[in-house]
Formats: sequence, structure tokens, C-alpha cells
Amino acid sequence: MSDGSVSDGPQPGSPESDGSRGDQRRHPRIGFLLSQLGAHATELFADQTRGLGITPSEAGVIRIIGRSAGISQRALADTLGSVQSRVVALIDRLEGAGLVTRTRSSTDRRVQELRLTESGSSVLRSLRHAAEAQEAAIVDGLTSEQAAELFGLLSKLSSLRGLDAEVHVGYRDAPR
Amino acid sequence: MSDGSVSDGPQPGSPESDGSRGDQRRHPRIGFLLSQLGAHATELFADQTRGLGITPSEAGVIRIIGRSAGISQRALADTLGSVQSRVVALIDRLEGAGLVTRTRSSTDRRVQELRLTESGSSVLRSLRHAAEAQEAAIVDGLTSEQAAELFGLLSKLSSLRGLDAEVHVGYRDAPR
DNA sequence: ACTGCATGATTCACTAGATGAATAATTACA
DNA sequence: TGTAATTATTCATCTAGTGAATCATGCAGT
Repeated sequence: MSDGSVSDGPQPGSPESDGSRGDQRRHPRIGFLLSQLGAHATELFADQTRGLGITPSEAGVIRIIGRSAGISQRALADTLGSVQSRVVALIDRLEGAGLVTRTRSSTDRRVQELRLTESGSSVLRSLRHAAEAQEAAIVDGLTSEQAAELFGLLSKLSSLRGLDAEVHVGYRDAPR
Repeated sequence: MSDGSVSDGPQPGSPESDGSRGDQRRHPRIGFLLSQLGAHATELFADQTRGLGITPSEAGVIRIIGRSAGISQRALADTLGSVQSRVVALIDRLEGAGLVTRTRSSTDRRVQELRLTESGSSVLRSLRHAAEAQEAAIVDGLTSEQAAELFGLLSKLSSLRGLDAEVHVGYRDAPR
């Protein structure tokens, strides 16, 4: 992901995309900056998970299982905003890598209870450290006042958009 | 893209991803917010391009050709941070849709000169309008002072990261 | 002019991630 | 009991993207 992919999206209106030259851009292009910086943050995060031998998706799975031990694959799919068949493949890999276990529920033998193994928990700890390091890297160059201001504005935007921080990004629009 | 994809990345450290409950989160999680809002902006943009019958990647291609009529596929690939073979497929589609033309250069018959057709230009105009509307939607709910402040902070972050607004996001790391 | 190398476009085989439909096992319920 | 819903799983398929190989063309040096 760190190489030259065409990367769908991150350019909702590039700066001066037309022939009208000069730096008189009528609009702030906050959308463009958000897409660009968001993609950048996302790729930094991907670099870090790659160092741990997992993909960003798998990192998300590990985080969710970490805070909801025993969750079913169905519930995991809902939380991710994904579908069951995708979760099967995801867990297949994480189970094969020894990070997650499947155990049939004793009360409902249809469901697989998902839990982190010891090394799964270790990966989760590494993920948290990586996230903290990344946070520090991102605000590096801003004063703490600026960082606080930025956080406030982004939080406001996020709540205005109805993006609940607890729910996954790809989930807004409901898997039909 | 608007449905439940697992969407790699957009969660560089979710809020309170562990068992330690309570809302005492030590870090602002600006990285998380940036990923989330960036993904959101990207998806809004994708919704708009979909309405025009093109993908976000194709929209990027149209923008570039629009400001550099006669560009070669090779130069386009470099600008996109992609590879020639990918561009072939992209242009195949846009040419088939009647938005772009290929003409062999008279001075160097290896190169294909890319230009927008009339409807290609029309799509480009629609893209610009869509981008403006999206910009308005994004800052809706912020005062103009807040919007200006946010723009300043995001610009600063962007330049700190060395993200040149003219260069595509996926291009930082050079296609080896 | 000839040779050899570089370059632009194209094709092709392959991969990864994702999606929806079908199926089997199990549970819930009328 | 029997019928419907639910969980996990498999499978065929799709799309985007990648790198290698190929072909035609241009160009520099001899």
C-alpha cells in the first residue's frame, strides 16, 4: 500500500485542476486536505501494522476481539460493517497465525467464540504503542495549543457528520 | 464503496480499544479522527463521481487531462503515481465511455496524446461543481473563523508532512 | 545506414480483497 | 413436531492493481 497505487478518492477536487492558472483558489479545499491527510494517516498506520505482520483490517479485528472477548463472528461482522463470509477469511488467517482462537459456544453451538491468544494480546499491545507513537508524530510541529484546537475542530466535524467514534467508518451506510 | 467494506486502515488506534473503560483517553487521537474524516470525505467524493458514471480514479484522470491536454499515458502514469499498464486500462474505459480521446503524436508516434472530448469536459465541470458543493457541506456547521482556522492547521500539517498538494497522495513513496 | 539501447503502449497472468448466493448445522418458535 | 430463522462456511465471481514480456518507435554513436 505504500507504493504507487492510484488510490481511489483522495482528491475531491484537486487544487486548480483547470487551466485557470495562478494561486487564486476560490475555496479552502478542506475536503481535499482531509482526504489527503486521512489517506496519509491511514498509510502510516498500514506501515505499522505491516511491521507486526498483519493488515490494517486484521488490526481492526484484533482490537475488537481484544475489547470483546468471546464475540461471535456474526457480531464481529456487524461491528466491522462487513459480512460473515469476509470474517471467515479474516479469522482463518488470524487463527492460522496463532493470534486468535475459535471455540464453539457451549450454550449455542452455532456460534464461534473469538478470543485473542497470548501473542494476539501482545500484538494488540504493540498496536496501541504504535498508535501512540503515530499520534505523537502527527502533532509534531504543532504547538500543544494548536493540537488542542485541531482536535476540537476535528471532533466537531466528526460529530456533525454523525460519525460515532465507536462505529467503524465503513459502517455508516449499512450493509444491505 | 458506500456499503460495508472493511476499509483497511481508518482506525489507527480506536478510542479505548481495551478493557480499561471510562472516557479518560490519554491521547487526543487526532490520527484516528483524520483517518475517519478523510475516509468520510473520500467516500462522499466517490458518491458524487458515481453519480457521474465514473470512479474516483477516473475522476483524477479526467482532472489531469483537463489541465494538461495532450499529455502522454506515461506522463499521466507518473502524475498519478501509477504504472503504464494501469493507465491503459483506465483510458480504455474512459475512451469507451466517450470522455477521452487517444491520438498518436505526429512528432513521436510512440506516444498517445490524451484529450477530453466535449462530454469529458462536461464531466470535468460537473466534478468541479461537486467538489464545491462538498466543500460547503463539510464546513457546514462551522463558523467561517473556525473553517479558516481548520484550513490553516490542516495546511500546516500537510506541509509538515511534505505532502505537496500538486502531487497525488499515493505518490510519496515512488513507484519502484 | 547500421547497431544497439531506451522509451511508450499494450497484453497477459496473477494476486488480494470483497461480494452475494447456496449449504449445513443448529436453535427458536408456533 | 415441524417450520423458520440464525451461524458459520464454501464457492464462484468481480474489481483494482502489479510486474513481466512484447512490440513498435525513436535516438545516439559509430
